[in-house]
Amino acid sequence: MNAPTSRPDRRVQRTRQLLRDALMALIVEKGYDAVAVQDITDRANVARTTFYLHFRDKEDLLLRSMEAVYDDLTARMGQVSPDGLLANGLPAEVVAFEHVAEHAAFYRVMFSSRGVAAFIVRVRRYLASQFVAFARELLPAALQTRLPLEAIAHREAGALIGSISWWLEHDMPYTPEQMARLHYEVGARGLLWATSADAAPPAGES
Amino acid sequence: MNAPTSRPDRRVQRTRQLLRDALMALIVEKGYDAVAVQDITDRANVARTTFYLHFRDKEDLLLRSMEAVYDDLTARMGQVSPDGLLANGLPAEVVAFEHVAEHAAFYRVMFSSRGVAAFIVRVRRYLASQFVAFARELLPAALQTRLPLEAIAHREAGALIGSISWWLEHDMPYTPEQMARLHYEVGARGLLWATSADAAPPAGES
DNA sequence: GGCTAATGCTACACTATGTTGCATTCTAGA
DNA sequence: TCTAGAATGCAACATAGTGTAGCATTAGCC
Repeated sequence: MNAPTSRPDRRVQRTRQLLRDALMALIVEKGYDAVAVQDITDRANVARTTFYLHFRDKEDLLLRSMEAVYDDLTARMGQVSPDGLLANGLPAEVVAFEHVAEHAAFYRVMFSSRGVAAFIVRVRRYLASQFVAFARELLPAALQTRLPLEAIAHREAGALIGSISWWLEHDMPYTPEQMARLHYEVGARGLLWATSADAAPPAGES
Repeated sequence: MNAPTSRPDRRVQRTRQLLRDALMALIVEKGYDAVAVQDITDRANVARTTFYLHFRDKEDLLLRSMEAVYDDLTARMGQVSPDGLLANGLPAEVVAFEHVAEHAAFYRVMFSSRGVAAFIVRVRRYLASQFVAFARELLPAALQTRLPLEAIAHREAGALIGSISWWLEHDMPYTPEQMARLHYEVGARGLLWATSADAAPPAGES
């Protein structure tokens, strides 16, 4: 990625990683709001002033911590072919659940009561945009204009977050593949119907 | 409940209402986190010390403000018959969308980036529990044990939140009935399938 | 109209934030 | 290996927000 970008000082990498880890651990324990910068630096065994050499404030640290996770999801999503299916024929949802499984501790916190609304909303918007992108590839133009695609996209994005939240709150009793299959198959029927001829747009009703 | 509890002093009612309104307005403008108690009391034109005569802290005020909204939803849901349909044959979702419409300003904030994760999670759990209650009334026992009912419930609860969020973020372009119909009909197909004989539980896959 | 409770006002202790200056330590590169 | 420079540690400071207390004033209730 950033090959010739001379690597930052080893101390810098270490400090930032310590702060990231400390924030994540503390959010799990106390919730984001209750975490003070002092708590983070105490846990990371770093001077508080050092914190401000790397991050503007607590939220900045959170967002940068998110970026690493977010980049991973984007990279995985890039492997999904235009028809919304993976090479093995499974739906794109598998990618999402696998991604969550590998960052379970992070998502368990962020989707919980002690999480951050901005994060949840951001994930929903991202998933919805992915959904819309797939739909534009797959559906005929006439259907796209007739259907409230965005509304359905946000519905499905919220559904995925709901599935993931339940999964995490119950310590992931199913594999990512099982969750993806359950989630996808419950939803796919309704979506197939929505794209069929007899589906009337909401505006058509009184 | 507290029927003969002599009404609180008129000043008390006025003060609390002013503080509630001020909090809601400020959350819209600055987001919950950025609102200080001083901001609330300034906006409400109330002494800061008076705030602490009525509420423990900012979160306490938020939760009490939520209770009024929550009670309204519960009361509406109580009118839904055991089969999940209203007297006019429309699904329970209509109740939810009408409720949201009447508290649009509140939900628009709470479901946004400037909202509160605890609120979003609480709503999802509530909707999921309602969903499970309906399903237990409707489905044969054998199916209930075979299906991961809770998982599906949280999926649908998240879906409803997604639909509502999109609706609010786009200034409610459809009526509550139209949204309920769209939302319900996209989802109902998948749910009907999930309760049919050929639906295999996730645990049955490898 | 008077009693009482609610409110306004001032002050205080406490905690957290973000910044500065300087000493110390460690890394990277010649 | 040695050193210049950067990263860190440390102490101090100004600022802002929180929650509480005491007392004067005002408004509601009977």
